[in-house]
Amino acid sequence: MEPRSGCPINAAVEVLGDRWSLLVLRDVIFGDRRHFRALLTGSIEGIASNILADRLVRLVEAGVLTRGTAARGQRARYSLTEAGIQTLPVMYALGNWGLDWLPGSEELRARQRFMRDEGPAFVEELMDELRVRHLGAPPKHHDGPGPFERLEAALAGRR
Amino acid sequence: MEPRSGCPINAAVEVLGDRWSLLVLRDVIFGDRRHFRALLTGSIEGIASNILADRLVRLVEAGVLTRGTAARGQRARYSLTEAGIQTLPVMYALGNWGLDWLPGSEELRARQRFMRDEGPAFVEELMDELRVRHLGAPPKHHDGPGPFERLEAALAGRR
DNA sequence: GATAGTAGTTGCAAAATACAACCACTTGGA
DNA sequence: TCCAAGTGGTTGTATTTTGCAACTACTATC
Repeated sequence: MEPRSGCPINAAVEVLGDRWSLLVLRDVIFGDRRHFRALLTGSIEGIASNILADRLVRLVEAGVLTRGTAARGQRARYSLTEAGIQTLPVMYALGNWGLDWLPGSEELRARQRFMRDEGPAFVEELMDELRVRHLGAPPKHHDGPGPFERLEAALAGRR
Repeated sequence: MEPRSGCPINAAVEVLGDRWSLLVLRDVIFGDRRHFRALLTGSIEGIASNILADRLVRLVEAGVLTRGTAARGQRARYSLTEAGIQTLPVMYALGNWGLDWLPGSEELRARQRFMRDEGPAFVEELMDELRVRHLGAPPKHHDGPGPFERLEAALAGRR
């Protein structure tokens, strides 16, 4: 897997630029899916099990996820690394672009719209919360509900 | 090409999430390559001609590029649409991520580093300049050199 | 000790990718 | 006028990646 060039955009494309990697990360981040089955059965796009297994291995190799050690047949728990957490701005930019220029279901567009309305500061807040969940960082005590709760509440309120 | 889901991130991944599309756009945007041969021979990653032809067709179909009408054997000129111009924040986020978390050559990393140092306002300036170049928008008369000139000057100064 | 659930692996067909050669047309110069 | 160089691709073939279904090995629960 030697890189095709030293360009940072190409380097990122080589890791994230395929039809599944970013969707797996999306489900880990926004769906809080940490196990193989949760990612497999929760995938709205319907990822195949061998593709999911392959992507998890690659994302671990690339330093985006870590795999909580588990012997064969045992539940392996996947966590984001700091590099994985910092894919959130990429997803934010990509989602905003999709929102503006491509069709989609209103239900699924609502999350992206909420994020954009809240702005980049909200993305930072989400990243802080991911550091608590995945890296064991000490929680920052804000008043009121956390960013993921606010996001869910907004989505629930739409229905 | 029916979408796999209505999620805006998935929609964007279906258009831009492969190993070549974003690199072609990168060369159009930053290398100002507007013709088939320029994109083919200028590609540092070495894209094959049939892949380039396929990606150009898809990007036009997706509404990211337009193809200046040209009969067979004549020079076709590709231009960015507004949707294409607005992929720049995606590239900015992706490039920053690659800069932080992946190896690369210092020469090619310098452009991304300059962009990041200049910040989001610089990205907006680049997008405005792309609207002049590709959409025929009236130029905004700033004093001094435009954003692409400043970028090139910074890169030349490094050598 | 049977059953359900988890975390994958294996086999095979289909699609995408890579590489090289080739084609049709235009432009510029001797 | 004719030839060479350049442009914008297409075609053929080999390799790689993807997608789907079935299957394995282990654990937890009843």
